[in-house]
Amino acid sequence: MANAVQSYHHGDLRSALIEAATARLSEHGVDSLSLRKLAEDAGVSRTAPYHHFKDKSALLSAIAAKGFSDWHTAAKRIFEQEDKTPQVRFREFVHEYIGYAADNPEMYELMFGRTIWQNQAATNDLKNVAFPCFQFQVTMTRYWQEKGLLPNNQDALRLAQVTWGTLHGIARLLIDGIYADSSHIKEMCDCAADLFMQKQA
Amino acid sequence: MANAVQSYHHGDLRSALIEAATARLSEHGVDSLSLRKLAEDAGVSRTAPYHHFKDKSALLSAIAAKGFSDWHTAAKRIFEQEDKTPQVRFREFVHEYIGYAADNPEMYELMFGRTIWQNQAATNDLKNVAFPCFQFQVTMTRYWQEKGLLPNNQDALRLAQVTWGTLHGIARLLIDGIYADSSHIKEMCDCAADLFMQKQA
DNA sequence: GTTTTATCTTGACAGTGTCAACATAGCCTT
DNA sequence: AAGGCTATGTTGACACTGTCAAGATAAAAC
Repeated sequence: MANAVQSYHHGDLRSALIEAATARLSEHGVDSLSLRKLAEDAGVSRTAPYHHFKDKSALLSAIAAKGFSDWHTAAKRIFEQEDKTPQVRFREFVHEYIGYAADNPEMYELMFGRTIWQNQAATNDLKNVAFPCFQFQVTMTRYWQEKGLLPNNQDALRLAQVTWGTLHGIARLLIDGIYADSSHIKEMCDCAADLFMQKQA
Repeated sequence: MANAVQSYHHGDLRSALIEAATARLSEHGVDSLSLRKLAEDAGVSRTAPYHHFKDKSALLSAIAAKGFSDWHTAAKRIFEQEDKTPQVRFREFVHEYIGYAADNPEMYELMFGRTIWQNQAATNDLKNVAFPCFQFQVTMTRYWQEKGLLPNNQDALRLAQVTWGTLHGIARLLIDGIYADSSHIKEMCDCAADLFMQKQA
């Protein structure tokens, strides 16, 4: 920092790139995110990033990994509120999931988009953060099944895939602009929650 | 065709471009689809396509429109099988929806991806084909509600959004490579169908 | 037959990711 | 302290991309 002028090296380019990328991501979207611009943001030449990331996809994976770890802790916080009933927590989880996606559309797009997942492009670092996040969905589902909230005659993994799929699908319809009308998000969340918990209704 | 050598004009470049694009789409994916390659496929210069499409997005929209109209007729065919019970047809619809996505991943990605929908980029031609397709989902939902298949205490539009969201979400998880394991597609479809129809279970 | 319009052409520009070859800064060993 | 190794930075180059501008020709309209 202090020796920025003197020192040939940047100091912590890797962090600087991720930081710049995160800023650009939420502002201009994942599509208009170029390595060259990020390098310029960090005050460094075009190819410098390649000494810290194998390629563009690796950089994106690193950002997505941060997103997954953030969401994982958020999900745990919601799930572990012992002062609330499972029903309330479930409904809250649904709202928070869609809310997270709606509030951070570009980050969500990056985390769950094909850019970093397709063609086995996903980094091991990314998988190590994302898979526990997916697994947590199964854990929660099993818990809600035990509490009689979700149907007990279904395999937990299968049911987790479907419930997660529902949230994911609604989130994507909103984010991708297919449903431009985002004024009824809350109603949609409640409808989904009601549908899953209809045995209690 | 016959006068291809003599004639300065291509003849039906618009159709040729769409055809070439559709072929390339299913083979190499939407991401590696460039106007220049398509022009080359059609035996024409790089900028010729601009006399038939405003820009790349307009070409993609035209292809997607074809996909929507194809799917719409497929959906109607499934829905209108009068010799089968509503239950059977509903389950079949779920399987066919995911099946269509799994069999034509790149087309599905194009149809429901942000590429053509974001930033109000969608052509009017596209909207005119896609919106009736969405609307049909609501029509079917209302019918299944009347038949007692789906919960009747929910708004049809809202419920259609959620059921469609579920199918869409599962389809995307599969297509985007987040669930590489596609060997349990059928089980997931059955689980989703069971979940929606659980009142009858 | 002349004019207008649709269609296609080449040239150019500003981008992009990424590789190769080279330079230096900082640490590690002797 | 000297030399060498490695991490980190540099410029140059290549092959792409979408898209605009300006010019040419074919086809249709008058």
